[in-house]
Amino acid sequence: MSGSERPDLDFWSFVALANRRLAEEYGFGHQLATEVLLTLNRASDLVTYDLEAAVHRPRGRSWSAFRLLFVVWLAGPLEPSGAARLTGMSRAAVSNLAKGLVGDGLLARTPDERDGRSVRLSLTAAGQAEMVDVFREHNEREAGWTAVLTEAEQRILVMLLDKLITGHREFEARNRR
Amino acid sequence: MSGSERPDLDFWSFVALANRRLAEEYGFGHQLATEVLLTLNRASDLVTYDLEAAVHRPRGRSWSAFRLLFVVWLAGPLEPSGAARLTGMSRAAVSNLAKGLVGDGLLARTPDERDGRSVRLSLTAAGQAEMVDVFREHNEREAGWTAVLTEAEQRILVMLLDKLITGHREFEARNRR
DNA sequence: ACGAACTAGTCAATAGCTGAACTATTTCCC
DNA sequence: GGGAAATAGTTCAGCTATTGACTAGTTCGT
Repeated sequence: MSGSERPDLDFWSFVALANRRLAEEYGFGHQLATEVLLTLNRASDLVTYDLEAAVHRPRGRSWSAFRLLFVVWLAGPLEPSGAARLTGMSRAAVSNLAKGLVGDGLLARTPDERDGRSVRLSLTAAGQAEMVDVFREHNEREAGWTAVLTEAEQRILVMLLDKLITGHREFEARNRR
Repeated sequence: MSGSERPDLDFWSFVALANRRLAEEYGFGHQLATEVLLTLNRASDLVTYDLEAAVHRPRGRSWSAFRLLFVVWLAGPLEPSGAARLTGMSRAAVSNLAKGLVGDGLLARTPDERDGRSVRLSLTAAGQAEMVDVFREHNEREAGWTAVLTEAEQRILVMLLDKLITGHREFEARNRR
């Protein structure tokens, strides 16, 4: 039975199969954890891929470039290290991306007056205009994704994900001392 | 006020700030959708990065390589295209990864008897042993992440993410006709 | 049974990310 | 005040994954 064909396996039946085999054949103890994280990653990948392919690639922009522009747009002039923190990218990635976006005239890099090592990233007028424009489309498509959940469900989802992130960070901090 | 410094901004206060500005200054209508998807991506990135850095990189294995081995391990001998579907990667990515893993002796590639174009990927004995071993550690760390949620909360989370994925796929299918 | 259309897998070129080394500035401390 | 340690940002080398073109094999229609 184990070597048989499974031509019609999709993601969900795979999760079910994995659950069963991990528990019954191998005796691993945390199947629900695996299921949660498998599903979490799948959902994130699908949404991200869809938004990038539908909204950003057609305009010649990468997903990462959008994320960087997004935080600079909304969090005002920002140091590269701050942008890296908010987006979750490395400082090197921010530096490389910013180089391209400055070249395209969307981003300005002005030296910090108080700290000669530092630099502030801000949107140019063109960058501001592009973000207002592109985010309209982005936001509509986001709404298309979340529309299958009620508002209450969406709030619960945010709350649970928040708990996952925050709770684990506290756990880490406690164990690192 | 808009050009002032925000040195202590973290992810959560950024989300709050973004929410406020998108609604009040720009009048976008779907802030909750943005919040849901921002949080979803953040959670997925954090978990994935943590598991890769803590469990897989130290053993010289990439996140993608683990994902491929994982589906081949549990879904039995599998065609590359099936593995691509289950992992969400491109067929080319599977092909490239498989090349390396065959070289490392973890994966076997046997030609399909019925279809001369096709190929079956399966774990070698070494690959099987490595998966049992590495998944023990992986699963423990997964459990460390989800432990901050009760079992009921974990089930709700899976259910909501499931609804997000499945509901949207149906929406897409309906609109594509 | 033959050719057209389709499908599976691989290859080549490219883009993007990471970690590590490097430069320039600032802060700390004696 | 002066030198050591710390910090901000950039650059570079290496790696990974993706897209698109290509090859080989299969299926379907006539």
